[in-house]
Amino acid sequence: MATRIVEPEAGPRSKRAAILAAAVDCFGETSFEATKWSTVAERVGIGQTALYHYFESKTHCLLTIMRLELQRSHDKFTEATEDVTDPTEALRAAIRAAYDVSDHEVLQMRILHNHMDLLSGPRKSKREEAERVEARKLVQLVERDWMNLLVRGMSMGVFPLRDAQLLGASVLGLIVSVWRWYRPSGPTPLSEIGELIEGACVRMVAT
Amino acid sequence: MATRIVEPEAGPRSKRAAILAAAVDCFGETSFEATKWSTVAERVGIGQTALYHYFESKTHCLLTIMRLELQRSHDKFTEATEDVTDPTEALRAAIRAAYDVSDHEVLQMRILHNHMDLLSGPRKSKREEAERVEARKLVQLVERDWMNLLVRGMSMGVFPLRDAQLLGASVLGLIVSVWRWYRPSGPTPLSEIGELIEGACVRMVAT
DNA sequence: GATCAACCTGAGTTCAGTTCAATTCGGTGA
DNA sequence: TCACCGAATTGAACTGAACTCAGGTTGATC
Repeated sequence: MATRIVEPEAGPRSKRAAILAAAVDCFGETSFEATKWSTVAERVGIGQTALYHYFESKTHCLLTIMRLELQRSHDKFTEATEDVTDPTEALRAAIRAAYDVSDHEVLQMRILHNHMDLLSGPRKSKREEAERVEARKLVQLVERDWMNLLVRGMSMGVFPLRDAQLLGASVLGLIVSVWRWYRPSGPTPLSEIGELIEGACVRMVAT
Repeated sequence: MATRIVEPEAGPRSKRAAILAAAVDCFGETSFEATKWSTVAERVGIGQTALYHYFESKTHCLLTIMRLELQRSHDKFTEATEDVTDPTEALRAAIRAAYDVSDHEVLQMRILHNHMDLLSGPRKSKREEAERVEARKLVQLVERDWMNLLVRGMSMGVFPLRDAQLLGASVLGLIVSVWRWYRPSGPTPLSEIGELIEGACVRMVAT
């Protein structure tokens, strides 16, 4: 059932990847609304209209970036937790994985969480809507990832019983809230932030 | 120093308040980007161009809504905590106050937190920039509100010593993360959400 | 070296946001 | 009572960034 969108296979002279990378830089640093679509084209070294060979619209590109980031987040969660049986350790591993990211991925996170509201309403065009629907599915997947982790801990008696859905959403909300203000150039290194959040989440869930 | 922007005094036939109310409804339900500025005008019952008598631009209106909401949040925090000496009780009171809001205020929260990124970059026009600067000040004020609460608890020995700035930002992030997904029509009543978050924050801070 | 699809372009269209010049409204003071 | 003034409003025109279209290149494959 959970069918991934097939990434258009890269013809050897495809600039899709380059466009996505440039768009992440622009949208992440300047904001989606404020960056001109034509600026992205310039950076890649093609005319504005060539963009429409790869993406149906500026928004379609944004939605693609968001979906890819969600896919990455989900995969990383799975990878980090699959071999960890102890729930508290799994929680810690998941959080450490969440903050083990490159600068480029930080931008993707920022873009994703600054435009979550895009995922609620339907889109007019086909391909945009496809990306949106897929992204929404992934959001729910990620939410379930965290909830399941809590449910497991609760049923094993390691975590006190609480509304796992609500608590999961809270943990997730706490973790991703960092991406709204964190800047790699800022005073606090990400590792330090991660450690504080890790502690906070464990107290929140396991106390 | 902290000089509030003087609200343009309402001439008796001013439609400013009506425009703000309509804009909150539109921006909150349909999203800022997707609602046409002219739709707001329609709702109020005036021509599109009349809007420019009150606001310099669509964005200027948005920034005003955001500033007003921030002002409200700060005032409410102060009011809820000023008479409470016990830090844990003050924390609880602040959180309860944060979730003691009308449906209209829920929309304002949603709008505010969906467009926080607007506050980082400077604006081109004067009045927009004034609102932006004022809003940023208020953001820092609110952040300091929470941080000070934690600092007080820590120095009184009630809360374990931790990075109060980071922890404050986290608490705040957790609390406001709710506004991204909460809908008054949803299955979980706000009171229940508030209670869970209240517990979570106390564990996070006081354990 | 013909063919075909992927890739690209310049010129032109659209549309929401915005500007402008001109007009109406309603309270105030002579 | 009426002239006046600023607040409030308007229709018509402008702007600029997203997007469309009709066609042109490129280069891998046969």
